[in-house]
Amino acid sequence: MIPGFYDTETFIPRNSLGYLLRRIGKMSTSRIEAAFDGSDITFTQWIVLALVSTETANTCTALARDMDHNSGAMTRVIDQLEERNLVARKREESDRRVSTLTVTSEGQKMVDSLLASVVGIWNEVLGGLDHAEIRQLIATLTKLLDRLEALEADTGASA
Amino acid sequence: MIPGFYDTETFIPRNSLGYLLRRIGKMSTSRIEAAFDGSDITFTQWIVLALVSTETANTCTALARDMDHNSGAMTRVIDQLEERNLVARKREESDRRVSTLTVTSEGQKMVDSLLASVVGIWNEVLGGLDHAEIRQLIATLTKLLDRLEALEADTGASA
DNA sequence: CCAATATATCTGCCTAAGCAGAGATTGCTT
DNA sequence: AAGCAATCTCTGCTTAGGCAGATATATTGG
Repeated sequence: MIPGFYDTETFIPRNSLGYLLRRIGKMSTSRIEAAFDGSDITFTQWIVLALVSTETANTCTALARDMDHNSGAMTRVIDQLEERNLVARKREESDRRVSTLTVTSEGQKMVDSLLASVVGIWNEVLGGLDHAEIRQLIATLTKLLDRLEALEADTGASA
Repeated sequence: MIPGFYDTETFIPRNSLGYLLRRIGKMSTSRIEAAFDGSDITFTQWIVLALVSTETANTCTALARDMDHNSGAMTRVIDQLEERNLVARKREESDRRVSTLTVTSEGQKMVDSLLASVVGIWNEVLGGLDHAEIRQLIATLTKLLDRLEALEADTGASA
């Protein structure tokens, strides 16, 4: 057993990685949500729209996976976007279980119009770090995410 | 205007810091929640317990602030912990608006018994990174959090 | 001292998201 | 071909958390 980074004697919740991730995530999200206040859609809806428009994900299941969002809840997010004519569903011929999503031109406008806010907020938040540091941060977090996805795939194996 | 890290032309949601933070946070949280499955309390309740027991925060307001949690919701978390005799409220003499919290011995046992799970999961997740890298990550995230707290204090000033 | 303001906690209300299970379709094995 | 398991989407239910306002207490300014 390789010694881990933390041990039960010295672990301090307040300084832990989990604490930092939680707070940074919540604080930055709530900043963005505040910026979305005037708009007609929520931040969550915008993310879905953005992922579909960049062809990162184009089905309910793929979106739920990519966003770690419950698939039932995702159905409803898509419902709302469809009602407002921002995305379109199309039942797939080759596999009729699947509904493929595309953004409408109106949806694309929505993505574009709010992108500047999102980018602006992140730049503001990241203002205290130099670019090399940010790149390093992103690289490390990417590694961490890969690791988590690998552990997920194993469904509970140990290191 | 200093150029920011991101710009609207090159910003790719899927590779962005927000996306990474969101997914890592959700995935690691859900791992921990799974480990809490057999226990009598939720991860959120445990965090509260842990913060009180380490004297990081000992009032509803302080906990809500430190966890970026709504204060109304926090009242209810404390209610639940009090019902189960894991924390005790005591109305403060010097300022009768305040209820000071302490963990009971039973509460302390609960903190301790689950600490190993939390530490174990983080060590497993962090298994792919070396210790220097983790320290670097924590340092950068700490800077980021400080920045966010400073922006919060300004209530919407720009960089 | 009094009025106005601020702070701490708590409550009711509402929405978003997780869970579990349904129905439809597909693919896999024999 | 047939049955069985897996996959995709959707629905009903439940709960956690955000919001706004209520109450009680404290502080500040005139």
